[in-house]
Amino acid sequence: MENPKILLVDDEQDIIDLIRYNLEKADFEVHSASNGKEAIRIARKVQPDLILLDVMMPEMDGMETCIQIREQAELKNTLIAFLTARGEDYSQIAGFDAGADDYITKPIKPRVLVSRVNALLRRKASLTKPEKKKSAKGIMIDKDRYIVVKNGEELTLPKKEFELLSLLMSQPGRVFTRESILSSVWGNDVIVGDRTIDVHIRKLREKLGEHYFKTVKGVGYKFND
Amino acid sequence: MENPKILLVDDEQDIIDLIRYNLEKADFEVHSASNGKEAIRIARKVQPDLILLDVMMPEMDGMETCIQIREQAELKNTLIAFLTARGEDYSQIAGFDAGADDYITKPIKPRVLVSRVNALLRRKASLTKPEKKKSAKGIMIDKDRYIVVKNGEELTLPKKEFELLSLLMSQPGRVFTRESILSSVWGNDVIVGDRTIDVHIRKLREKLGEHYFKTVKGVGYKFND
DNA sequence: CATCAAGTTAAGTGAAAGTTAACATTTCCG
DNA sequence: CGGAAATGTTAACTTTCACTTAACTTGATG
Repeated sequence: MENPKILLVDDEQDIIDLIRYNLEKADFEVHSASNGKEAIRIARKVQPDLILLDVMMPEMDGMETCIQIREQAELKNTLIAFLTARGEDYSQIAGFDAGADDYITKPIKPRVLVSRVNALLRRKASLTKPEKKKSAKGIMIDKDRYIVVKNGEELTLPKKEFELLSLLMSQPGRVFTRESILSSVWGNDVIVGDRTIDVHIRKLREKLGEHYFKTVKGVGYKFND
Repeated sequence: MENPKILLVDDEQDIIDLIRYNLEKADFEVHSASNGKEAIRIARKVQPDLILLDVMMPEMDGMETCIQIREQAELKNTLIAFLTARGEDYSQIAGFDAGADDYITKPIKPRVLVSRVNALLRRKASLTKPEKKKSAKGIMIDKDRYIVVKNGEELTLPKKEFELLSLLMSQPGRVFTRESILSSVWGNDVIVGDRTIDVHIRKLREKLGEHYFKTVKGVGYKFND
């Protein structure tokens, strides 16, 4: 895996600088936000492995932010750790209620921070559960085995086709815009031509059947259910 | 069993001498290291039953060393106990997070140390169960005897090949990414070239048969079931 | 019926995997 | 101890095939 991504949320720039420095030294990819709203936006974009969240923040506090993050399906594998001043033990309890995975007390000791973060990420890795299988209308998709089963017949799709199908089947019936398809399957920074998606859709239609994939002109595609 | 092996890691020679004297008197085979890197090297070599690890060390501290040791598959049966100054209670928490099995507070009292070590080793002995045998499609793998049986024919595979096969067979059909293969078979800190996994896969294919190992381009490998 | 999004096709490209031999390292034995 | 054998890793080269593109066609829609 490339370096683990950490999103750091705190309204004090000093703290951000301190923590960022130490985490970057330990080879993490660090992103930061100074309030809850920004945090959620960035979290959705970069899909961090771990979010370090200050409890005390103006406007939307850490607790509220945590709850909102936990409501994002796409972030359910993200760990959340609270940064709390020692003695605010109420925060800790309420924090776990809000869906936090750990808390780290201030003042931050760099060494402790880094080993704590490492321990958390290790825990996350070992928790990697088998992926759930998605199925609809005679098609089942198994991410662990990287295969698609159509009426009992096993197919092995190439990576991009598999990911595209996964995406569309993640919410059958829902239309995914070309834009959102590009950003989930190809990534935000990759630039590919207009016809690339079409070609992949075509391959899926060839392999699985025309009718599963509905074109919504001017918008995108959806998996028919 | 011959005398239990203990690896002692501390940067202060005095402490090493003291502990070594007492442990040797109690009939243990004692090895020592004065820093984390050396510790890992020796641990891999002598496969100690127990590692006594000082928390406070220059360069790589005990916590970090512990984490790295825990990442070595071959050392997963090794016990790790921290040596910590009384009152550093943060260390204890973080230490268990890092994968420690016990901690012993300084200053060291020889009698306490020896009985603590004995207790730990007793615990270990009772925990070491015979490994389970895995089998699938005419191949059975016996971790205790370190052999692979293919249609009744016994093969002895070299370590890396054996571990790679073990991993893939631990969940037949499931795709393991190159990343996860590297981290379980080689360890997270070892850097080996891109083609190393391929070569080992090739050897397995040669010895066991092409069809058992399926390449999933851009993703990884799986054991075919 | 003009326009433009989407479909189709085949070919080109490049990244990932395969292969091989050589080199390095460790282990094994006489 | 010293040389041989086994193992692990790398480097260099080849092969493969997934992906993208370009160029063209189709067809929906206002």
